[in-house]
Amino acid sequence: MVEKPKKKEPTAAQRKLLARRLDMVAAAVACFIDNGYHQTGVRDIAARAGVSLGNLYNHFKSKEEILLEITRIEAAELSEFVKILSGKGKPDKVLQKFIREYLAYCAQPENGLLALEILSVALRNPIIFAEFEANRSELLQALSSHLQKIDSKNMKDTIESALVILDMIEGLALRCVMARKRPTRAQKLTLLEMIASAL
Amino acid sequence: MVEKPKKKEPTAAQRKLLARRLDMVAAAVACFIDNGYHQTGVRDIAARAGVSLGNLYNHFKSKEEILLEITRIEAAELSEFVKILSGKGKPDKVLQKFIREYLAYCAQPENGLLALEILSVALRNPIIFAEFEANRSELLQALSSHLQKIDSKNMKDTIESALVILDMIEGLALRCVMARKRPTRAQKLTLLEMIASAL
Amino acid sequence: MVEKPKKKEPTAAQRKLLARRLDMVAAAVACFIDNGYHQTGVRDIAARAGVSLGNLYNHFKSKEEILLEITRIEAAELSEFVKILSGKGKPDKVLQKFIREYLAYCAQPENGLLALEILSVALRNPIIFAEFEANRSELLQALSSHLQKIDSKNMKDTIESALVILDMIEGLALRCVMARKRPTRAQKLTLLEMIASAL
Amino acid sequence: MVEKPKKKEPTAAQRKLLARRLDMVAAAVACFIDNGYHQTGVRDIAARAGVSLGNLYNHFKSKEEILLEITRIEAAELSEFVKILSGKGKPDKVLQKFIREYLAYCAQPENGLLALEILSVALRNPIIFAEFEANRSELLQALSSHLQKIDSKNMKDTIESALVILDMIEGLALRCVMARKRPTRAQKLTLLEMIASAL
DNA sequence: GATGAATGAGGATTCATTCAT
DNA sequence: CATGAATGAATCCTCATTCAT
Repeated sequence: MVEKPKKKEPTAAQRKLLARRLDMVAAAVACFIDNGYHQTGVRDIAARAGVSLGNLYNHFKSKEEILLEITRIEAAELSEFVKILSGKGKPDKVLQKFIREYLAYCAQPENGLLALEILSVALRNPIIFAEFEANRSELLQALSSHLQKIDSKNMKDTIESALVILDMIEGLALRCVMARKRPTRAQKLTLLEMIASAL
Repeated sequence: MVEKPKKKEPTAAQRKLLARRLDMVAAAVACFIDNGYHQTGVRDIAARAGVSLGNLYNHFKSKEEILLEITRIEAAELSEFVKILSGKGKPDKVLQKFIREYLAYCAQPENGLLALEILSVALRNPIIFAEFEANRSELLQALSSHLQKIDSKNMKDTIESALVILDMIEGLALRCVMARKRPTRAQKLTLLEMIASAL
Repeated sequence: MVEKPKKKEPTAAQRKLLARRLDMVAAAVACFIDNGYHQTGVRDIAARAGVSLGNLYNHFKSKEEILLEITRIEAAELSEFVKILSGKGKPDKVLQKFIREYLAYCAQPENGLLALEILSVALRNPIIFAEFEANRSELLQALSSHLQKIDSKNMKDTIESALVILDMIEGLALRCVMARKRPTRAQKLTLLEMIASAL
Repeated sequence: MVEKPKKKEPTAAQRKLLARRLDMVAAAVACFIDNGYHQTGVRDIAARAGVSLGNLYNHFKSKEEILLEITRIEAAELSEFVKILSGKGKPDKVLQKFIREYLAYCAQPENGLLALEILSVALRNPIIFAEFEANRSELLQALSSHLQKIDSKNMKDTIESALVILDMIEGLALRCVMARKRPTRAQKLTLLEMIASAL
């Protein structure tokens, strides 16, 4: 059934399927950002994806599973920041780069708002919570390791410091998202300075 | 409606009314913490308050208004921390006291979880958002002013610094709430140190 | 709160409530007879009862509970036949009366079809099954006791005989219901004769 | 479609097809017994048969048609009992044999439960009803004729008597099926005695 | 003020069936 | 023949809110 010359043809079908699936996920993301997880109905998602309601359930077995998939995608995106932290260069420069880029990422509504939405659901949904936690712990480990490179003496608990630093970045990002603004140069400077001094 | 000769009798009645109202608010708070705003129905609130569904609507004109009232109550509680900041004593000691007490407050589920829930609703509800913002700006101003006392030279933007500090405290509190733990001594020390160094 | 002169007023309200509830049950019965339990939607019931869908759920917490109530009502009707069996008169005359009246009852679609529907659901629903069984065992006991009066010697197991006799009556009734006919005189005679001979 | 020169090759293919068809029917039977006709979805059947959903519709044009096929198969099985009744031997011995074997057959869940399920659907589905009736009338005729051999004088209506006897057998079988038990020796004896006396 | 019955739109999910591949 | 994605009406049930009592 699968002959070599026809190799691409079945891949095309699968591609189409995955594309549809992505359409649905993208639609869900858009809905969740606009209206929040609990305020968006599965009908909204289907409509936004240009797909029939029933078909949504051919691809995902529940609304929750869609959110789970989104959470996994977010996870994949976080690994980019892990890469930044494990990159070469002077540790403090690398840290600054990380802060700037992670802040930029979180301050985008489609990331920050979505993350907040996921967190909000995760608080009462163990399945989502587990995925959410898995995402963050990888980033946390990377940041923590990196902090030790910079200064291993003065830090009693680099994990805890890493957490606080993430709070600082994400806190600023959240405030920007809520204000529907991008972080100003002044905000970034203050953040960088405070983190630098804190270490 | 309130005539002088009848002043006392209606006051007793009014007290009862206010008590009822508080029962309802307390029930709503409990429900929102346990299940989140969107997951709790007005029936749940009425049941938890031991009150009939219809009566709930005699006291509040909508579910949203109940949340609004809760938000106002939270606001009142924040003013206690404003008092701490404007209290006498060495500025850095006062700041430490503020950090410890505000952290303790936010790390209690009935405060931290509730605040997160309110914030989550506020993101899409302008009315709640306005109330929520009003709450925080008072605290923010107080903290910002206090920071200037400590060191007015090195801070380009005390408002922004104050915001970051609040992020740090609330971030730690949120992590504690999510883990259903109280902040450890080590966590508090790290936080205090980092804030101190950051200034 | 409940003064004697006002005794009737609250009863009137309750009466209305019960009447509504009965309306709904009656509508459900009609639907179940016409279309079967699984084929009738809760909307059908509500519409037939002239009631809003939501209100149906103020009176019954699920579709299943409506069926449960119906099953209980059927139970109450069976007790009438228990009365017949424990009535005075020559035992064989009493038995004949029971057979005739129980047959007439089961042969009415609103009883026979409904009973079949209930049985059909009961097969896979333990809750309904329990109620269904409770209903029948009372009748079975009464018939069994009565059979012993007629002839205690020749019957090894009156319970088993009683069961077979009920099968005979209900079997005939079911056939009539399926044919949308009432039992003919000849059918009744054959049944009576066969039961009489069998004892 | 079936040309002579190609007779053998397509027969092998056809055999395979028929086997597939039988798989599907068997799967449907299992589903209907376990969960009832209305509670089983076509997806359940396809899954149980290890067949794709679409393929199910290549073999049967609807869910109803599957049930129809099952009903026809049940019919074929009934003809075995017709054979028993038209077999040689003393009429009353033959009758006893019929009763025992038909009871054994009906008391097996895969027959009794299925028959009840079919009947339940037949009540509201004329197509199924017709097939169901065809099945039974053959058996009924055979039993009725046999009864006349035993005693043609005392029976006014052997058809009616035959029906009652079938009710007795099937009633007992149904009770066994509902109790998930096989008929006991005592139950069989009572049944045989009662039928014998009734004639 | 207090009650809870009444409303009907909306919630997520499943259904039998079709159709392009 | 075989697949399973696609459809959208139908499923049971919950929602915030209103209103007659």
